[in-house]
Amino acid sequence: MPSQLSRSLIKNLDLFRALPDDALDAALQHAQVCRLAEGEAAFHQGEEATRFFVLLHGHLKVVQITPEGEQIVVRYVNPGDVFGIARAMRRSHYPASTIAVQESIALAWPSSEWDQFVSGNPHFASNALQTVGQRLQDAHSRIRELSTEEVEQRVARAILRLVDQSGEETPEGIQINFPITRQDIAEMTGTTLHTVSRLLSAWKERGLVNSGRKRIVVCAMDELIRLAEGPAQTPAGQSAATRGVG
Amino acid sequence: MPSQLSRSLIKNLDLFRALPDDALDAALQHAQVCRLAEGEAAFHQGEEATRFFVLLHGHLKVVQITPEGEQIVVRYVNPGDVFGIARAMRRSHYPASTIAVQESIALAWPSSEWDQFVSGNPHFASNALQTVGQRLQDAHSRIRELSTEEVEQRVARAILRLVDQSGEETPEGIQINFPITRQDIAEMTGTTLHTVSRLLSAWKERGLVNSGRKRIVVCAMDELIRLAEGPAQTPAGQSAATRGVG
DNA sequence: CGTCCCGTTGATCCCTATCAAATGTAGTGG
DNA sequence: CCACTACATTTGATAGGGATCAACGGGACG
Repeated sequence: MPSQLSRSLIKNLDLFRALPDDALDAALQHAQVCRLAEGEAAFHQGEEATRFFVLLHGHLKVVQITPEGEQIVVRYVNPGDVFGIARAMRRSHYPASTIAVQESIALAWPSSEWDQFVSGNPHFASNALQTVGQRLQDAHSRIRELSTEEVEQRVARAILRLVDQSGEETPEGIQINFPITRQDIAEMTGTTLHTVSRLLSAWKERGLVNSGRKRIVVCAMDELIRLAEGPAQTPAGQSAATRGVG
Repeated sequence: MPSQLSRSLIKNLDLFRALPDDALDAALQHAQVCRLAEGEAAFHQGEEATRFFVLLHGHLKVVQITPEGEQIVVRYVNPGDVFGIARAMRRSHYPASTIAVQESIALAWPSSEWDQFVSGNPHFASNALQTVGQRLQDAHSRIRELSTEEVEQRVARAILRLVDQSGEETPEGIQINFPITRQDIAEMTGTTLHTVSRLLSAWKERGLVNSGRKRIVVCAMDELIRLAEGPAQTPAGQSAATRGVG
């Protein structure tokens, strides 16, 4: 049975906020603790969706494999996030794999418990709807970016988002809180590790970032934000060359 | 107040299936009929999300505009689909515009009614979760396609999906049921109208499709499906040339 | 019958994937 | 402590898929 520690963590999650204390305790009675080593999967794409999870500690990535064997990163799971809720959307199998990128700890419930949570508290499904709605919006943002933006903007945006979610202050700047490779970023942005490497090298040259093996630090957020917003706009009557002159 | 006709239509929608008859009638009491001319919007991106809708007749497209003014098509709304449910996901404003591509009729409810539907029947939110979950999956499929596939595959897939949802048998083949331009398809697949036009021309040459102004007919589904699945795979020990020989 | 949209087609260019190879870095076992 | 291995990263060279620029053709509708 999960420790008392879990209780205070869970209690503050959006999804569980609606549950009264006794219902919460009852819920925790049925939870299993799930420890994952780096590289280990909580579940695999295509498996029957027997459980759903809350991440307590660590970081996971959600990946889909295409029929051709290429991989894409759907999203990163941060502590406090719910994942594996396929069954709640009436999908019998997980649509993606979820893999620990570092040592992680999660709580797991049998999917069958979901309905009890819902019937126990009417706000529960509604909270889940909000969570999924947010993910849908994020997905649409990504579609928009993939459709209309260039690689440099997309990579800049991806890194900014990771920093927002999991940034950690360091003397050098703000660092992404978990190990992440060029390949990972490529799989998030629809490009190749080569292109990502070239971009990071160029940015390092200009002092925007600092990076090494599985590690990225952003030194100049503002500059990176400018990159993410795209090539300098040329409003009516101005050309890039004449802007700011006069 | 909506006609008796609406009732039998609504009754069979996934979202409303859970409502008992009397609740359904009560719901219909509060519904407004919303008629849209071609090109007219049910609502615009950024507006406050005051209503949600069910499409009874016609076709709508959901579009997002980027800060740079480029447009993308998020999805098409078919008769029976729910749309404009931003508020149910606790978003106060619509994240996209929804525009009739032909004369259409919808039912509309004030967003405030949503909570009553939910409290009136616990399955309601759960049904909505399923709907949104399906959309999330679709969005992830699109992300995967934009990330890993070539333009020809993506366009083929987009057309096949439209045909699946709104195909109509004709002597020539299966026709997409509503007016759609090269530009629209470009905005669905992250390419340009020029490239779409070239592809359709090439396919017409090969007898796969037939198309004209705002009109696309698929003559050879199987061939198009093959295109959508990508360039011929060459599994270990086989070349495309030798496959199937022997 | 003219005008507006939509579609077609050519020519050109450039971003970025791909191919190829070297370098660097953490971890492991002797 | 060092050699060895596995994996991450960097960097160069090249090619090609599509975007972009430009112009024309054609059907619908007032």
